[in-house]
Amino acid sequence: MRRDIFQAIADPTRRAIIALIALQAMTPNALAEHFDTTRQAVSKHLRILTECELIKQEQKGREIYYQLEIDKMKEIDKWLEQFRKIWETRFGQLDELLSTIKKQKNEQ
Amino acid sequence: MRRDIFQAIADPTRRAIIALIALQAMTPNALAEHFDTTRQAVSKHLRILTECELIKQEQKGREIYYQLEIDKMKEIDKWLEQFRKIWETRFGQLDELLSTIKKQKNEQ
DNA sequence: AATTTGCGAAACCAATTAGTTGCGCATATA
DNA sequence: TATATGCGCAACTAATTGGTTTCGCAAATT
Repeated sequence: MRRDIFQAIADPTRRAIIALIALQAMTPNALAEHFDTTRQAVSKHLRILTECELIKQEQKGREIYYQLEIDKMKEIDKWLEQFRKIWETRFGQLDELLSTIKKQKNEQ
Repeated sequence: MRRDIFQAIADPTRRAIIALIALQAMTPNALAEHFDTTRQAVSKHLRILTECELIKQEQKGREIYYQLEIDKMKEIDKWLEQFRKIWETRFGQLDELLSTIKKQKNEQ
């Protein structure tokens, strides 16, 4: 079973779950109320998110609060790093080009 | 057909393709050589990447060079923004905590 | 003690996925 | 002109996915 963060965030419902519990820990029932789906379906998403360690649970009585493991989100950021370098370079080039144009304009 | 960047980067082969063509434009055959798969399979991945505008193609004779649309990658970065805020805050809190401890230590 | 509530797990289903093989169409090369 | 090569596309297949329903367990409520 392939299970990594990228596959985890591929599903829009899971991204929404992540966004919700990023703000505060929530129970499966509370989460399900936000979507047009059953608690069981949410529960399955939570299992997937748990498996790739994007969230953790805390039992309180018979309720289970799920909360985001924000550190795990950094792995996406880490992957983006290689591309950020590229787009910053390209932006730098554009910046350079613009300043050249400005310079030429001033010299007219 | 659900087709967005998040679903596009969910597949490890596609992430590898993205990483390769980020450095330089490549043809399907050249890409396929990097993986243990057929050109047709790569071609299907390229179609998916094209559909969500993550890559663009440039025909040169009978060869087609695919290159990354780096700007589209920023959408992932944009989504991460909301979480970056959180982890920077938490880091800030940790930073504050550490300086408090240090302060107390100095006062001993 | 009996009932309700919150939950995960299993069995099942339809839809989607990543991959294959086999075309056909162009552009090169002989 | 005949043949090679590079390519996308369509049909097919096996595996995976997101979802449902049903169940059993444990914690709360009556």
